[in-house]
Amino acid sequence: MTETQPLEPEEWEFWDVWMRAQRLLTRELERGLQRTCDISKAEFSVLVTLWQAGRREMRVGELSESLDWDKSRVAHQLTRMEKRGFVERTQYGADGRRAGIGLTSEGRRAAQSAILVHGNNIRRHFLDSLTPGQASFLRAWSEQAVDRLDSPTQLP
Amino acid sequence: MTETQPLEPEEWEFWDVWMRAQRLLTRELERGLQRTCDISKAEFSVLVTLWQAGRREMRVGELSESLDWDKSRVAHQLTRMEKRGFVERTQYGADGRRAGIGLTSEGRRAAQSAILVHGNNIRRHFLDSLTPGQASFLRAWSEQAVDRLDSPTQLP
DNA sequence: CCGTAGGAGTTGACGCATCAACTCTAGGCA
DNA sequence: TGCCTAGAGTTGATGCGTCAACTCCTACGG
Repeated sequence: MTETQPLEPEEWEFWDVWMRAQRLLTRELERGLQRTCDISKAEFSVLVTLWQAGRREMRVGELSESLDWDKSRVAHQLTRMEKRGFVERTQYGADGRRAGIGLTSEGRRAAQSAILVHGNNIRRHFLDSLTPGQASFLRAWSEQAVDRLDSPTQLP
Repeated sequence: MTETQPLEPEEWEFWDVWMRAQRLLTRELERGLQRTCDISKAEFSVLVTLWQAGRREMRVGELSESLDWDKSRVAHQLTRMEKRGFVERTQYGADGRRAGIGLTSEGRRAAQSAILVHGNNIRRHFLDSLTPGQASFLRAWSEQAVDRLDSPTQLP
């Protein structure tokens, strides 16, 4: 189907520096979040998603969809965050037994401050380092990549 | 020091799609490697690094430096890979007690085939999706990002 | 010769991520 | 009514990744 010759050294090098850049960037941001807010990247994602839902409770399936995480990953993460007091699982519906997920007040505080801090870090380490041209370029590439990679999993 | 206003929704969206693209790409590549070679990304990194060293043994510190991994991460990974039969720890020097790391023949086979397979996947999912202009653009950004993020950790 | 500082490597604990197996409930249908 | 299947959610096992604490050797200084 496709050519099956090994990658050129230059291609490897490209791939390597690309991966390295991503790792350094995410590592830097995650450390910042951890140090200043004592929040992990995974916790941050959950907090933000619930925060955006306002006071409405979400269900595991919704969270899973919106984060594009495995359901079991969500469940594990919620267990840890419930222990930390950031979220609570309540009952869903009148007499049903499904769990609804909501932020505690502690969770709301954490979300609010983390969004500020993390936003600033993103600006400092990423957005501010880009010219407007670079930014729109990267954004276009990202959208193209997501389109290309995300749809094949939609098969029935 | 820096402006402390929250990110614009558009900036969040940019950040989000950018992260999503990376996650989808690395997830796709890691799954391909796992399915076709039964090798994880971490194992792959170690195999390649040792492969590039030829038959010369490396020490943990060298591996750690070259992969830009924490020493303890290297040690844990080597323990797992030793169990799988990919690498072996031998004695280093005449009467010294430091461990030297080498590939087993099994490890060499795995490395060789994984480099081919993974290289092709990188080509399919990443390199082939870029115009030459995009490629040199991304590469330039990566190098710039690595320069910016890597040096601050070099402080004495 | 002793002891002490520092570097190399390992280990343990814990959170993140994924896969497979399990439970529970609801809804459909004989 | 009673079974039975499908979907939602949970749990366990295992590997990855990080931090801190530990061991063991080596080198240096008295």
